[in-house]
Amino acid sequence: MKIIQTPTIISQYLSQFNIQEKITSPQNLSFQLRYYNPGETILKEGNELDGIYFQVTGRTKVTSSIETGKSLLLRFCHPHAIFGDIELLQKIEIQSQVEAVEETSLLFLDKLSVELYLMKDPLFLGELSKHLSYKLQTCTTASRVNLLATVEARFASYLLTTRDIHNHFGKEITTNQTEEIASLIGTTHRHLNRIILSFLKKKIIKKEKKILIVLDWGFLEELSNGVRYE
Amino acid sequence: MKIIQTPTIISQYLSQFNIQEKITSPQNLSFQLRYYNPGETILKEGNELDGIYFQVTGRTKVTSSIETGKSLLLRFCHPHAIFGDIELLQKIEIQSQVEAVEETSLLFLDKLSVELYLMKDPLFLGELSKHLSYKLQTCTTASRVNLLATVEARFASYLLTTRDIHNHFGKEITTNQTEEIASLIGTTHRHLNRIILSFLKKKIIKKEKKILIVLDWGFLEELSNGVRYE
DNA sequence: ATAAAAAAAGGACATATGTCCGAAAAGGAG
DNA sequence: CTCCTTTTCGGACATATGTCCTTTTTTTAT
Repeated sequence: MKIIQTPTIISQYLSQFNIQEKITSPQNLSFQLRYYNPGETILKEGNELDGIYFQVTGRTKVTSSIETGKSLLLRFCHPHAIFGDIELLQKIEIQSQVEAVEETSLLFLDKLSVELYLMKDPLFLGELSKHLSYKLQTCTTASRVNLLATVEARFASYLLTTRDIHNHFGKEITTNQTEEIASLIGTTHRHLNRIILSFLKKKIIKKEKKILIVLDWGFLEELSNGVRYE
Repeated sequence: MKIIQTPTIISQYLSQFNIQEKITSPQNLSFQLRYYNPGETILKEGNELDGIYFQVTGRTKVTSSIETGKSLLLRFCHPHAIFGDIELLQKIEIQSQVEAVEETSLLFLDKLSVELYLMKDPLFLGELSKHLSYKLQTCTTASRVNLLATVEARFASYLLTTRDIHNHFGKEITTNQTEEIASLIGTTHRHLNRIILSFLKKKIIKKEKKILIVLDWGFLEELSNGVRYE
């Protein structure tokens, strides 16, 4: 992680982020820019939170861990996502793991400023409420789906979600991630393998070297029942 | 449902609800009191929302339906709960079914007033954010648990939740609700029966006539992993 | 290139949960 | 009380998913 404090750079990102539509007097606040490489952890579950984060570029992955060390994919996030909101409002430790999947930069504002300014700013509070209600809406859907959807359907959703991420590449997913993918969608390596095998048989995907290539997106759409992880 | 507009009654409920801590100038707004009998539907999934609801007395049940007509228990709510927040913020149709389980009264404020006043009131927005983040926190937990918890664990959670509801009665649950309970915790009647049978064998519950009586709350606590539907 | 080490795949079996349907129990009319 | 109707229960089997472990493939060091 790199921290950048250069005012000119910060203000450029602030305007890119449309900050004036979200916070009443942003010029009174001292933001940082925090830059992360792919794979770097941005927020670590269980730690204390230091402030609020506004994603400006890149893509991030939010997961939630369970005892066994397994983790569960909650969602992928894009620019304009906000992190740390629940924790600051509920005054609790960090609830879910946030990790950069691409090079990602976030604007950061320390906890104290959040309490003293943001939490009294109607403009920001309105913005925050919208974000929270959006997250809540998707979480409710996910909760329902997780309970009724089969692993097959969840894997289809996962593939569809990653489609956009990898589409500059041509929809490739290296299979050595299967272990990780399995845990992300809440199943075991073994079972995911079975699903992959059945997809291969049905010509929904094909495997070249270590790479999975999706052949039939339409079929996945059907299976996924419209659920996405973002 | 009965609508009560009597100012003296309303203001009594408003103060019982601590309205002055949640809204800046409540006296400028015209609230209604809406009263529901047990079993009555307060919000119906898919309908358009007419305004915001603040629960003042009673107990309510929030569920979310899925295609087959099945519904899934999301949570039980108490006084101080707010309904309609997500829908008004996201401008979407009603997302989940809300039903009174006891005699319940709610303060109601029409959509227009919400837009014109509440959504600009920092005090209210702060309050709203807290509520939303709380709901989101519990929903995240639930989502994770739903994916990993067995039906047995979910049923244990259900029993523990209803314990408080029924405790003035002596913790009784009539078995003829099993069909409903099954769908609430996201399983089939048949399977819930099996679980009940195994609980009976383990002396965790006993059955008298058509009534289930819990014998060993401690065991349920263990099974539930601390998850509650409220 | 070859052997040892590491990672991935998949066979065999166990368990959880769902579906279908007939048996058993409860209720009700006469 | 008896027969019929309605509801609940549970058997039998199917499917989804998990666990354990062996086999196969890939990687790495020499």
